[in-house]
Amino acid sequence: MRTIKDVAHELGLSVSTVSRALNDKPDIKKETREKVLEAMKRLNYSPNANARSLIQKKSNMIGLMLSDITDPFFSEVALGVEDVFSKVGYQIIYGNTFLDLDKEKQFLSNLLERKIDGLIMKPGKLDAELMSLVERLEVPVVLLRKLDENEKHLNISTIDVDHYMAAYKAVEYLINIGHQNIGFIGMSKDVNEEEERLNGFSDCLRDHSLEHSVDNVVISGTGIKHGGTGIQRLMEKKPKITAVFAANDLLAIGALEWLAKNNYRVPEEVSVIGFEDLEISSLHWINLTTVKLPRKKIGTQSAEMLMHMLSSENFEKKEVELDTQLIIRKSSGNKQINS
Amino acid sequence: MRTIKDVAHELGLSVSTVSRALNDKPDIKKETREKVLEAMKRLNYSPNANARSLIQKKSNMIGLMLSDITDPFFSEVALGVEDVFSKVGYQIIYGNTFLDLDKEKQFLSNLLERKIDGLIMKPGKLDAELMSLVERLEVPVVLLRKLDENEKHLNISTIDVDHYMAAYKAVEYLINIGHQNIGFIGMSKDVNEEEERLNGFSDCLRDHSLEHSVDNVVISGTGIKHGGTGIQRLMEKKPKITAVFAANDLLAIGALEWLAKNNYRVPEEVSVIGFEDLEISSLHWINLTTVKLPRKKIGTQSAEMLMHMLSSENFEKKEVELDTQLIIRKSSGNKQINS
DNA sequence: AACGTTTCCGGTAACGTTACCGAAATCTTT
DNA sequence: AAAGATTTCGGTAACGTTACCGGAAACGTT
Repeated sequence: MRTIKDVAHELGLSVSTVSRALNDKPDIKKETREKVLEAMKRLNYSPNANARSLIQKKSNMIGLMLSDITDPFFSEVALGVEDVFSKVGYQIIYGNTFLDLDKEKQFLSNLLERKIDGLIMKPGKLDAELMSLVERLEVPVVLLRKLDENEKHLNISTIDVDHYMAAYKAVEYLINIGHQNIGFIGMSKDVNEEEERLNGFSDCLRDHSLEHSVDNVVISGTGIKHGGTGIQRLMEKKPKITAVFAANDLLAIGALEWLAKNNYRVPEEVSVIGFEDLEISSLHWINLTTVKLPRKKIGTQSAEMLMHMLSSENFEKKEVELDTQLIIRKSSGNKQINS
Repeated sequence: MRTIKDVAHELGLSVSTVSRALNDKPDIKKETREKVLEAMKRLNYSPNANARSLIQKKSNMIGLMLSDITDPFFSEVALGVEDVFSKVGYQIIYGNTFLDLDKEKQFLSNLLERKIDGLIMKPGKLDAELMSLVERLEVPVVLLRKLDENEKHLNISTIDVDHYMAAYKAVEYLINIGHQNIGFIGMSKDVNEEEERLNGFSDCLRDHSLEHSVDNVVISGTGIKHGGTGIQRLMEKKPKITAVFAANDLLAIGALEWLAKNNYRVPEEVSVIGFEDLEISSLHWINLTTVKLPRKKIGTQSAEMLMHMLSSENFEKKEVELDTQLIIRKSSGNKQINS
């Protein structure tokens, strides 16, 4: 491995001069700079980023903490983040946590040692110990969800969509096309964004004076299979239901599958609506009405926010909300009069 | 940010002693070690990995170069890699290249500056300039595909599945259930693994003395849509076809969609078989017979190979082939006698 | 030709850590 | 209690780079 010293020695120059050439700094003659750059190429010299980080107290690396990169949501976010940062010479250290607190803490303390310049993360709970680690990083942070009321004091920026309003509007759409008995299928009480979606669902029903009780909400679990078990339980509790709002597309697809297998006609007998707009949701067998999330944009915009915080001296925290879009497909339709 | 000096000064010790405590080295009394560790916690000290890397000439970081993290194949590979390396305290720097040579070179030269310890990569072409960058890294490398004949001299390990044999066996299965007119839909001539799959397809037909000409091969493009255009062109050229082997699941799904829209019965009139076994391929509407790839295992095993190379003094390159599995579902069936 | 400016370059220190060597402190043996 | 053996510690150099300061060289002015 060649060092700046080798280059300096090769040309009979000092390391300072070579460093100046390398970093496009002033106080160096044009010709000597060119000579240096040429020698660098010839000697296959490549600067040592670790040494540079050490003295500049800036690593040009950022951390990206997400729960599961195989989740299409996160992989697109990751793509967006990389898209932005690779253009400005930052490297990304990524880690999957599966919302496991220990893994999250482990990853954060690794980042702490690496002296990263910034962090984009989607943790589970904002545990006190976790937040203490985040604070010790002493770098700007972008959180990929909203802050709860008791977290508002934290000095970190956030970016997210308005889950509440998106759900509200989706349910309102169902009501507008005639549905009066609408069910909800969720995966877990512990997920922030699902709670917001459920609140939007509930408030919308209440605002339209429609029946709403524990009977039209089922929390079944995560994944396609639980969409099936979810709607099954829902139909048992409330056979009159004509429309279902699922907390995400996978659940909705599972529900569609169950309905098909049990000879329900969609949307004539039951309308189904999802949340996220996965790529497969537009397949003609599925054709799911759903709420489209700007996944890649969440990635790019969070990266741009972080970039901005990195460059501006005293940044103030921002809380950004991105728009969603209701994509109407064939899994939803007017309530039939004779059903 | 606290340094080792702060800890040393706090206890009236030397930095050497503190370093010894930090790294569990000998030549230190048990009690002083405990005192030091306690002081580190109290002062919120965290070692600086960059400084450590500098003197140890070892960064504890590895590079992961893939084409597109939103591709389920790569995201699972990435998960597997992270799974293995996070357990041993390595960080992963990842980058998407979209098989763009410039992006690949850019990423590699970034890794060069970072002084990574190892690299796992899936590049497009093994361009000479690219390989020169890889060699300059002077670290063990695992390639996520096979080496061509003219690349065999390269001192890098590989891991991949046997695309040729997997395709061969898939086509043989179609032949065994009675099909004699089988078509192939591919996405591009430039993708190594597809070429292998096509060779397996061709050789299998030839070995069974079945008709094989340019007429039963269509190269249409990438993505679900091109599965539709692909099969359409295939049916125009060869209306007698009763089975189709698609180079990947997305193409197969596109083909299924086209068949459904054009009132072909699957598998009664046309059997369809894919390659990869995406999660959605098992949805009951699709139910695609396909070749299952051990995606996560490719990730974990490549990581373990790299780990091994990192620890052993003089590693020899290995070329590993993982098994595939033919998953038979309802998109394929016996050739009907009267068709 | 002497002076002041500007341009360009070199030397030294520093970043935070570990490697290495030598010396102090403690323990063992006689 | 003195000698040696062992344990424990400190000081210094080094990793590869940039920051900073001072001075030499080149230029322009009178």
